[in-house]
This record gives sequence, C-alpha cells and structure tokens, in this order.
Amino acid sequence: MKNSQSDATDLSAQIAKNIRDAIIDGRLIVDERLPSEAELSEQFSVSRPTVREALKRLAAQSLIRTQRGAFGGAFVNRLSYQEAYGQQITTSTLLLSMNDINIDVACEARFAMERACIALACERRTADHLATMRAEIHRQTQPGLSDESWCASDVAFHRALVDAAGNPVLSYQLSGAVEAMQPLMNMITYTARSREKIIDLHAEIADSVEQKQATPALESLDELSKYTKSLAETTLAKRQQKK
Amino acid sequence: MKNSQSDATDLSAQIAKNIRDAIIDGRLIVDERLPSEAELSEQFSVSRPTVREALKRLAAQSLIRTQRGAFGGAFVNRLSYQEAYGQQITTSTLLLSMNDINIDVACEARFAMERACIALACERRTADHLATMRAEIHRQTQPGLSDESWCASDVAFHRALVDAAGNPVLSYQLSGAVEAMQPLMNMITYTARSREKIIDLHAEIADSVEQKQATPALESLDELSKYTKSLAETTLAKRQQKK
DNA sequence: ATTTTTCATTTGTCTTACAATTAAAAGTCT
DNA sequence: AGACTTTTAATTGTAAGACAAATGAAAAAT
Repeated sequence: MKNSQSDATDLSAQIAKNIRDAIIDGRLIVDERLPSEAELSEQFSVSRPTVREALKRLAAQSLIRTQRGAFGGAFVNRLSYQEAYGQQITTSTLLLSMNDINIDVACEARFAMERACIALACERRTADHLATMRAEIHRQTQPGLSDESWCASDVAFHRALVDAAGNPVLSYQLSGAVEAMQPLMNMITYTARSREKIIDLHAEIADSVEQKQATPALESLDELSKYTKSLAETTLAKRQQKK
Repeated sequence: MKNSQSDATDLSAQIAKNIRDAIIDGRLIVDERLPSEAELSEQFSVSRPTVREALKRLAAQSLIRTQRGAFGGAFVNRLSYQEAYGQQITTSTLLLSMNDINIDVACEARFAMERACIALACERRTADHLATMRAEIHRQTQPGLSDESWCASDVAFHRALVDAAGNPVLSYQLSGAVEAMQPLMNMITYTARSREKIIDLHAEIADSVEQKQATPALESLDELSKYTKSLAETTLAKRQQKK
C-alpha cells in the first residue's frame, strides 16, 4: 500500500484515472482548462513525461484536447457525436474481430437492434433519409460492383435506416452494431442471385418506411435477417469443407 | 505535405494511428509482440518518449498491454467483453452528460433497444437471469432505500433483462445505453408511489419473461417506458418552475 | 487608433540517465 | 544428472533538463 490511489498500475495510468474521474463526475467541466503539465507534475509529484503520458491516455479517449502556446494547455473536451461514433465503431469492430464471434450471434444482435428502429423510422423518416436509402439501393444494382463496395453500400443503407428513426442517441448506439458487421459481412461471398434478393428486400423496406407501414417493414427486415444468416452459414460451411 | 501520414497532428498521434490501423486490419494479430520502444523509435525516427506517448494512447483503448522485463514489451491485446463494456459505458455516459441530451430522447433510445431483447429473453432466459431480476425487485421493495441505490438496482434489473437474451454482442451493445442512463435517472425524484408502480411493472416483466410470453412483457415494458418519460417530464417541469 | 514587435507561457520533442522487473542463461550444490 | 540459486541482458517505467514551435497578450512603434 503505497498511497491511497495505488494499484499495480503505472503512475501515468493512475493519474489518468484520477483526472478521468474528475471529468466524469463533474469536478472538471467542459472547456475547463487543466493545470499546465508543469503544475500537474508538481501536484502529483511525478515528472513531466509521466504527466504527458497520462494526458495522452485521456486524449486517446477524446476526454481532453490540447493546445500549444501561451494560454494554451489541456482542456476538457465536449465529446461530440462524431468522436463518440468513432470510438464506438473502433471498439465494436475490434471486439468482434478478436473474439471469433459467431457470425450468427452478431447478426442476431444487429437485426434485433435495427428492428427497434423501424417503428420510429416509419414515423419520422424525412425525404433525405429516403433519398439516401434509394441512392444506396441504386448503387447496389450497378453491375461490376466489388464485394467491398457492395458491403459498404449495404452498411450505408442500414445507417440511413437507423438515422431515419430521428433519435441521435439511438443512431450513436447502433453505429457500432452496424459498422462493425462490415468486416464480417465482407467474408461472405455474394452471388449475383443473392445480391438481387437482398436488393429486393432493401427496396421493400424503403417502400414500407416511405409509406409509414411498420408491419411490412418488420417482415422484410426479418426476412433479410434470415437470409443473411443463411448466407453466412453457407459460406462458413464451404470454408470448413475446404479444411 | 511532410510525409505520407502527416496531418497537423502530433507525432505520437500519428504513430498511434499507424499501429492502430495495423491492429484493426490484421497486420498485427492478438498476442503478437510489438517491437521494443527503442526499435519503434528508430523505425519512426522519433524519440522514445514520443513512442511511449503513442503506446499509452493505444493502452488507453485497451489495444495493447505492456509487460516489463526481458522478453517483455507491448503486446496486442485481445479486447475482452469486460474491457469493451467499460469503454462503451464511459463513452456513452460522457456523451449523454456533456451534450445536454433531452432525457426523453435518451429514454426512447434505451427502451427501444430493450424492446429488441424481449423476444429473445423470453426464449432463452435461464434460472440465473430470473433470480437476478427477482433479487433486484426485492431490493427495490426495501424501505429506506436511497435514491442512488434505487437507481443502481434499476440498472441491475435491466441489465439482467438484457443478459437474459443470451446474446453477448447484444449485451455489449446495450451496456452503454442502460448504464449511461443512470446519471440521468438519478436526477429524477422518485416518490414512494412512483417506486411502487415501477416495481409492479418490473414484476410484470419478470413474470412474463418467466412464462415466455413476449406480448405482455412488451406491453409492460412500453408502460414502463411511458411512465419513466412522464416522471422525467414532471421533474423537468418542476425544475424549470423554480427558475 | 492601428499595426507591428516583443515576450512570456505552454505544449511538443529529444537526449541521457537510472531504477525496476523479468525470464533466460549460467553457475553451483547435492 | 538434476534441482536450486545467482547472474545477466533486455525491456519498460520514471526522472531531469534542454530546446523548438506555437500562440496570445502586452508593449512598442507607426
């Protein structure tokens, strides 16, 4: 027991935790300036490089931003949706790719969450959202679309669907679920036939949302979910067969 | 244009990005050892402190772990659910607290997502999940429970409900939505009356899930959603009245 | 009054050094 | 020979000091 804060962790980790806690429970508020690195190193009785390592940890989580020059320093950062999206997506992508998640499980989670958006989307969708969905469907019909572009367009379509729910918190929460699937989807081999079927389902969903009819939209989504899972299974089976 | 990677960003940020990208697209795999700090500083032509700042950034995202000693070093970390949960919750909490989110919007998002769990929960709930839900309901009936403990128990109940869906990816995605609500919920003043009503609804949900009846469970959840929103509105109205 | 210059402050980076830790390698004893 | 101990080399953790670069405020000049 060295001091009140100590673990087996680094000094820089302890200091970062200390400051992070202060931010989280409001002792440091948005745009407030932290003491300078020199002052912090005195306060915590560590060297400046150690303080800097702590600050970089916080910067990596977008909790602070730094500015050089007189009256510069480290400031508590207002976490924007943009940054939150980014972190969400990074974390989700890594979680899925590193833990050999069953693709079925991931699909189930994603479609369950998207399902939750349908009712709201039917209520609130704007012309913009519909236009985006149509545009992506159109892109998907283009011949000679690479598998990668196909998947990217698929993700864009689903993002538009989620955004159509008109709830930024919901969009944020689902960003990870939708985007993180892309690498997994990329592993699936899409035949022209399967693409066609998916495009049809996308169109059905867009139509239903446009007409504000939640029930058929849900049905199409469920169908899409089922079909995606079956594609994944087929791909997986073929892969294991090769072994 | 200084070099291929350069922005207006720090060197340490650039290096972190470089390594992060390598991890994300699989050029560095789980448990692989990164070059030593000395080697990295040579490779990137920067000093060791700069490399260290980059590594700390990655450590802050749980992308690497470090170990001292001979044959120690920085290793690509397998992102565990535990760590992913933590980051998810931190990010979500900060996003909500820093952007004066309308509590209605947050509620809507959370309940919409929980709704998505109900069907699966009815299918797969285990005795464990049910026991946890019951235990939390029981705790909620205890008199003299502080507002904070009440909210914590509420969160625990909903987590159990989410976990009952038996999909770890779903649990992960919802962890942020459920936990990040706690600070917002804490702002609500719960009367004995309102607590009682919420407990009843919790019990209804638990019963329905136990009996594998999704429809009544959804109804109770919707009722809970509506009631929570009305409580939030009341609190907000009173607060504005004081002004 | 406006523009320019100076200047102090602060972060960004580098250099060097040493402490702490750790696992392998070498050595020692039975 | 085998088990135990010591040494050693590699590596991260921390410290101290120095200078560069940026930046906004204050002072000076126009």
